Amino acid sequence: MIKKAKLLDIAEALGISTGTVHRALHNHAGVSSVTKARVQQMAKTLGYRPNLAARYLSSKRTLRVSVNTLKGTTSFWDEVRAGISEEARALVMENIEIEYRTYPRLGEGEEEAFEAALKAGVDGIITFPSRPQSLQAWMRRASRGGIPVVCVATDAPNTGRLAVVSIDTLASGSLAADLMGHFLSGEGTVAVTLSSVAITEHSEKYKGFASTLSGLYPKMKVLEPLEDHDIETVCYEKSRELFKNHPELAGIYVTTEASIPVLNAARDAHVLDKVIFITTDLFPALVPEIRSQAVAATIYQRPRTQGRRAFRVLHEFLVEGECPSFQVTLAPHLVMRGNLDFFLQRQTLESTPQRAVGVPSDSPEMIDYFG
Amino acid sequence: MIKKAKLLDIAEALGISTGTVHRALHNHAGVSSVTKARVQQMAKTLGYRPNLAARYLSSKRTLRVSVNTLKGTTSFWDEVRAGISEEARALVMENIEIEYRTYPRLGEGEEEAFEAALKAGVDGIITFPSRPQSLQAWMRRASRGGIPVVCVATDAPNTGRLAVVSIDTLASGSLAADLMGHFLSGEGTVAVTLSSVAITEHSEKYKGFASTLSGLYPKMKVLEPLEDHDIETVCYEKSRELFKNHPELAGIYVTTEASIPVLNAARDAHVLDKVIFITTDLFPALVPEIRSQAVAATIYQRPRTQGRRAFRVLHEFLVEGECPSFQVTLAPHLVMRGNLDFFLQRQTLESTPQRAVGVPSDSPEMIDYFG
DNA sequence: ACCTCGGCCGTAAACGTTAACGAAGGTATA
DNA sequence: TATACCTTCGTTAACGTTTACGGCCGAGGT
Repeated sequence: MIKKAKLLDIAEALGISTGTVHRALHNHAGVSSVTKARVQQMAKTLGYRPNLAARYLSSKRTLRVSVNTLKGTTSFWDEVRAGISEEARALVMENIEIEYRTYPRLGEGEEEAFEAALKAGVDGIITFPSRPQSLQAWMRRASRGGIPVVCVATDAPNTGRLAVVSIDTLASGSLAADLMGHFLSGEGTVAVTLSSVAITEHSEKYKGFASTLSGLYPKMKVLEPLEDHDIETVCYEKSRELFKNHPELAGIYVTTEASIPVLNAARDAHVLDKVIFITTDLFPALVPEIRSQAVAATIYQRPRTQGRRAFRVLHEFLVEGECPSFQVTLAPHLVMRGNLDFFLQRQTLESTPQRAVGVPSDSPEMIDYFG
Repeated sequence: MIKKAKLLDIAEALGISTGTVHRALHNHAGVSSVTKARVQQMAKTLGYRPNLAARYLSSKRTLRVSVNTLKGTTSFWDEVRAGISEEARALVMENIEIEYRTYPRLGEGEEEAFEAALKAGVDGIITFPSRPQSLQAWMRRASRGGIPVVCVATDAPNTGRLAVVSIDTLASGSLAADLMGHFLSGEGTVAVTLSSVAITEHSEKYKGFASTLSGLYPKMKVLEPLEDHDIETVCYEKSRELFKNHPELAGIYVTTEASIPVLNAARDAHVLDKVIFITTDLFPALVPEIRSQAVAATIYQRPRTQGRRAFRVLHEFLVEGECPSFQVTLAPHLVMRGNLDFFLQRQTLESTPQRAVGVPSDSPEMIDYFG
C-alpha cells in the first residue's frame, strides 16, 4: 500500500501552503491561474484523493437534498422514500437533510415542486419525472447551476441529469413474454396495456415483450398496445372493448400499476378465468387477485431498492465529486402465489422500523404540492 | 435537529476528561468501575453516538478481514468475492485490508483456512461454511475471541456467528413450485434433487417446494428428494435411476448447482423434452441449456449481492459496534430464456472493471488451501 | 507623500476521536 | 524514610481538510 497523498504533500512539493492548494483544487477565488494549474498538475501526478473523513469532520455545511415524488397513492412511492431515508441513515455521515416534496397526480404540481427545491437552494434532487418534457426546462436549469438531479423509475432524456435508477424495462417485458409463452404452451393471442407509447419505459416493455414473444414463441400473436393514459375509466372501457373484440384472447400483460381496472373489466366480461394475467408492481389491492390465481404473476419493480440506489448515487456524487454509474438498472423480481407471502412479510418487516425514524407521513419535512 | 452529543459533553457533564470517557466507553483498562458505570449511564442519557469520521481520522489501525470461500470452480464464488471488494471500495474508508483464503472442494481445507485467518489476527471473517458442523469449534473460538464471523450462502447455527447472508430458501422453493405448477397446468409428478437433506438450506428449499405444490396444486405429486452428496457421478446415476423408475415424471427442480449431470442423464434417457427443468444459479455451462429450452427457468441466487451485503454487515459491525441485522435474506431472481441476455450482460459488464481494481485471480492477497 | 483597494497567499484554529505520556495519590517493599 | 510500583485520571499531540483572518505587495487615486 503506497502512502496516500494529502494536501500537505502537494503543498510541500510546490513550496506553497495547504490553504492555497485547497483553494486551487476547489476553484475558489484568490489563486493565480498559474498556481492553480501547477497544483492541479501536481495533484494528478501524486494521485491525490481527498480524505472524506477529514473533509466531513471539518466541514460545517450540511447537504440538503430534495426528494420530489408522487404522493403515496399506492405503496410504490412510500417504499421509494423509505429506501431513500434508509440509505441516508446507513451512510452515517449525518450532516444530511432530506426534504420531501410530493405532488398528488402525474404531472400535476411537479414543476412547482422542482422550482421550490431550486429556490430553497438544495444541493441535490431526487425526482420522479412523471412528465419528462415539462420538467426538461427546470432540470436543465438545475444542471447548469451545478445541482445534480437523479431520476427514479423514469428517465428524463436530454436534461443533463446526473443519473437514472430504474428497472430494466426490456428485461421486464421479455420475462413477461417468456412466462406468458410457457403458461400458454406457446399458443394464443395476448395483449399489452400501458399508459402511453410516448413514455420510453412503457414502450420498451412492450418492445421487449413483443420481440421476445415473436422470437421464442412464433405461434403466438401480440396485439397493438392498449393505452390508458393513466385514466382509470379509460383503462376499464378500453379493456371491455378489447375483450369484446378479441374473444380468443388468452393472456394480458399490464405494464403499469393500473391492473385493477383491467381485472374488473375481465371479471365483468366473464373472461377472467380464460385469460392469463401478468401484472406489474405489488400493492394491497393486488394481493387477493394473486391469491385467487386471477393474476398468475406480477413483476415487482423493487421500489425500496430503487430509492436506496438513487440516494446512494447522489450521495457519492455530492461527497466524492464523481458518479459511480450514470445508469443503474435493476433486475425485477417475480412474485407469484407461491412466494407472495415472503414479499409481503419483507415489506412490512422493513417498513415498520423505517417509520419509526421519521420518514414521510406527516412530518414537517414533508411538503405537498397541490395536494 | 438536536445537537449531537460528543465525548466532551459527557466529560463536562461528569466533571472528568475526555480521555477517561473514551477509556470507559471502550472498556479499556485504567478506569474505576464506578466511573465507568457513570460514564456509560451518561452516554445513554445524552444519546451519545460516536462520530465515525473523527474515529477513522484519528485511528491508525487498519481493519483486516479474511474472506474464506470456495475456489472459483464455478462463477458463483468469483461473483461473491467481486461483490465483497466492490462494496469495500465503495465504503471509502480506505483502512481496510481484505485477505482472500480459498479451498478447493467442499469441506476440504476449510478448517485450515479458518485457523489461518484466526492465527493471522484478522478483525473479522466472511466465510462460506460448507461443512457447518466441522467448522463449529473454530467459529465458536472466534466468537469467544470477539472476532465477528459472517456466513454467506449457508448458515452455521449455534456458532455465535454475527450474521448470515443468504437467499430466502423457502421463497426459492415456493417460487419453483408455483412455476412448475403453471408450466404443467397443475398436473403430474415432479422430483427434487439436492445435495443432502442434512443441509438446512437444501431441505428448506425442498420443504418450500413440497408445501407450496401440495397447497396450490393438489393434483400434483412430489417424490422424495434425491440426494447427490455433491458427487457428480452419484448425481448422474441417481438421476438415471429416477428417470427409469418414474417414466411419468413431468418436472424436476434442481436446488443446487449440480444441474448438468441431471440434464445429461435426462438426455441419455431420452426424456429431456418430456421433463420441465427448473434449476439453480447461472453459470456458463447452463447458458446453452436455457437457450435450447432444456431448462425452463433457473433461480439465480445473486452471488454478487450476497457478497456486497455480507461485507456491509461486517463493516458496519466493525466500525459502529452494532449489527444492522443478523439475518439478511435476499429474494432470488428468476432467469428464463427471455431475460437471460440481460443477466449475462450484467455479469460481464460489472465484473470486468472489477478485475481491474485487483480482486481475486492471482494476487498475492489470495491464499489457496490444499489447492 | 499617503491612503486604499484588490489580488494573492500563509497561518492557525477548528471538527471529534484516539493514544501516548505523565502526574497524582495510594500501597507495598527495602 | 526512601524507593518502586500500581491504579486512576488529566493533558496533549496527532489525523487531513476547511475556513476565517491577516499579511504582503503593487496599482491606482488624492
